Amino acid sequence: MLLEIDHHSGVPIYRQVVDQIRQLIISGELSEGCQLESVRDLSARLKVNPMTISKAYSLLESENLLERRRGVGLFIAGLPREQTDNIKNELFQAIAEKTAIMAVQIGLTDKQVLEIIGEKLRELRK
Amino acid sequence: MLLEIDHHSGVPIYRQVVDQIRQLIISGELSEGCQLESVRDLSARLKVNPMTISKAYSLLESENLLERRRGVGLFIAGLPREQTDNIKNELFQAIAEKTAIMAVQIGLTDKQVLEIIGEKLRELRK
DNA sequence: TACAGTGTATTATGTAAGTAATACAGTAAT
DNA sequence: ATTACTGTATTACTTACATAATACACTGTA
Repeated sequence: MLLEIDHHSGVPIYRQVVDQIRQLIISGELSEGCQLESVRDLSARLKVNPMTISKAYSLLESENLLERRRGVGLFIAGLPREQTDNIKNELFQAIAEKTAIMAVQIGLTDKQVLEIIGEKLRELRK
Repeated sequence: MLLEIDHHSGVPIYRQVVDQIRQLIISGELSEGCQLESVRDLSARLKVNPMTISKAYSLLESENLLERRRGVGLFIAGLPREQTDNIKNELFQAIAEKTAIMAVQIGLTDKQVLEIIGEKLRELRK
C-alpha cells in the first residue's frame, strides 16, 4: 500500500492518511476484504506514533469504509456495491453543487461552465 | 453591508467575515472604491473584538481584494477588471479541476458529469 | 494643536488540535 | 499457558488557533 506523508505540509498526518486511504478504497485499488497494513507496521514505516494511525483508521471506520478486529487486523469493509455507490454519489453531488454555486456567483453562463469542466475531463483522460 | 455571524457554528468569526465579504466583492455587490464599515463599527455591531475584524480585513487585503488606509478607512481595491476576472477565473478553474478529478476517480462518464453539473445549475437558476 | 475619527502592534488567555507514552485488551497458534 | 502478533483506552504534552485587552499610530479637520 503506497502512502506518502509530507511532514512539512501543515496538513495533519492522520488526515493525510485518511484522505489517501479513502481515495484508494473509492478508486477500487483496495477492495473488499483486503487486509490493511497493521497499525504498528504503518506507524513504523511513517515514523509516527501508533495512536496517530489508529486515529486515522477510526475515522475511516466511522465512515463505514473499513472494519477493525481487535487482535486480528483491519479490513476493507464488505459493503454492498449499492452503498459504496451511494458514498461516491454523495461525495460527487456535494462538490458538483459547490462548483455550480461558484459558477453562478462569478457570472459564468451554463455553456461556459460545461465547457470548462469538459476541458478538465479531457485533460485528465488523455 | 449585511453580514451574519453565527457564534455557534464552530467556524471562526474572522473566517465567516472573510468569506462573506469576499463573496460580496466577487458578486459585485461591493464595488471598486466602496468604503467598508469601519473596524470599530463592525466589531461593535457583531459584538466582537476589533482585532478580530482587523484580522479578517488583513486577510482580504492579502488577497488584494481591499486596501487599508490608516486613519482613513478600508476600501474595495481598485483592481483593473482584468485582474478581478483573473481571480474569479483562478477560483473556478481550481474547483473545476477538483470536480473533474473526483468524477474520474469514481468512474463517471463525461456525459454523466455534465448532466449532474447542468442539473445543479438549473436548480440554482430557477 | 487638539480632537475625533480611522486602523494596528503587542501581549495575554482560553481552548482545541495533533501527537506521543504508556499500559492495557483481544486473537491465534504453539 | 506462552508467545507474538493484532488494535485501543487513557493520559499528558506541545503547539497552534481564535479571541480579547490594552496601548499605540496615522489622518483630516476645526
